[in-house]
Amino acid sequence: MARKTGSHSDITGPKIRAAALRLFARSGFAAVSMRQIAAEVGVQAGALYLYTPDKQSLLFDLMQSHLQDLLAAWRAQPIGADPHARLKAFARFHILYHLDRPDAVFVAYMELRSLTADNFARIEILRRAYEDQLEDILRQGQAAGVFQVPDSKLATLAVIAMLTGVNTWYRREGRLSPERVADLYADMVLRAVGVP
Amino acid sequence: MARKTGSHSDITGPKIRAAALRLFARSGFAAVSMRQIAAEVGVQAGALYLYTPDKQSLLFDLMQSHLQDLLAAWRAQPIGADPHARLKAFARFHILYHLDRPDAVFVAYMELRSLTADNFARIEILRRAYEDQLEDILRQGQAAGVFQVPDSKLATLAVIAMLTGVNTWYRREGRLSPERVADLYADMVLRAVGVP
DNA sequence: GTCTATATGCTGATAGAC
DNA sequence: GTCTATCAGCATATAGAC
Repeated sequence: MARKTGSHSDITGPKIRAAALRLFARSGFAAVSMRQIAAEVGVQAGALYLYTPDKQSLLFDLMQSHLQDLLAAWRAQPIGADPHARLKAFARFHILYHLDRPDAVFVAYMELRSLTADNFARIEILRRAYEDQLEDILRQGQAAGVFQVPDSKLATLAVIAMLTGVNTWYRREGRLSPERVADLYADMVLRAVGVP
Repeated sequence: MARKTGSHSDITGPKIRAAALRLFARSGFAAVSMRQIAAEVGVQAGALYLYTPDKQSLLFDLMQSHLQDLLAAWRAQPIGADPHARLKAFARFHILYHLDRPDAVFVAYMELRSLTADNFARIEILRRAYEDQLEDILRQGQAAGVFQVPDSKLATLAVIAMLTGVNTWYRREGRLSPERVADLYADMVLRAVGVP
């Protein structure tokens, strides 16, 4: 594609999104000004409005992209039919994927209240679609007699909360590798649903 | 104690704290103005500064009080020496106590980044003291051969994340009572640490 | 595509009247 | 103890020059 002289739109756009994500994660959506985002990118505040209609849309786009990418990545995972293997794969996938994107995860979980009602509803649909992936596994295992899950919805929420919690304390410099953490959590998850 | 005519300080103070907690939980610390808090209470913005030196102190006091109350309430629980019973009691206590104070819990977990460095450090000490209560139980059970917890710190964080997660989805109008949720979660926690 | 300049309004906090 | 009035600054978003 031809590009006009002096045009930076193909690089400035992503830079704005990256800067906004980092700042929203660190300080919170309401506490970050458009001027701060612009300063991080190296442009003036007015220039941001070439790439987003307003601040709210910027937040929504970041959250929507994160959840869409998450769903696509999980659906691209090679998984078999065995409930035990599927649950273990989900637990490991969830932790490793989330540990790789701490800022996006943080914003997607903490800034739900900063969304307008319409945008919140759209994000909720994506979040539920992801939860349903896990609930299907738990139901399948329960039906097969492999898991003991008296309430599959409750167990789904419990497992996801436990797995996502890793992001609140994990530090790259710590004593455990992501792989090790993922394995230890996968074991706890399996036991929690009744696998000895 | 004698009280001056026209003085409302003994009622306005708590009202300010209650309004601030509710608004901070709903919209986030940075998104709530002192004028909004004052309007909720029914006074003018300037009057708030008779009860708090600034907005930051108001947030810190709310978080500190919540964690101090939480620790005191747990320490007042009657618990025996059996690791199995102690862990079950902790899980049930954590869920029931937290479900009763959704706003305080929400603020204490979501607004950590809104604290100054000094205040953050003081809150972290309280939070760790509470986590240590659970870790002691897990270590005791591991030593007694009742639990299978290869990494007690990791298991502590996993269990707390799972239990606290209830607050993100529980609704009073829902199909499950707090007692029922607490029991179901206690079972999952016990299984997660290796109790059959 | 980015800049500067600007509009309109809200922010936390303080001073002084009552 | 509460009010009104106010300060100085920063917010989002837009208009028009280059």
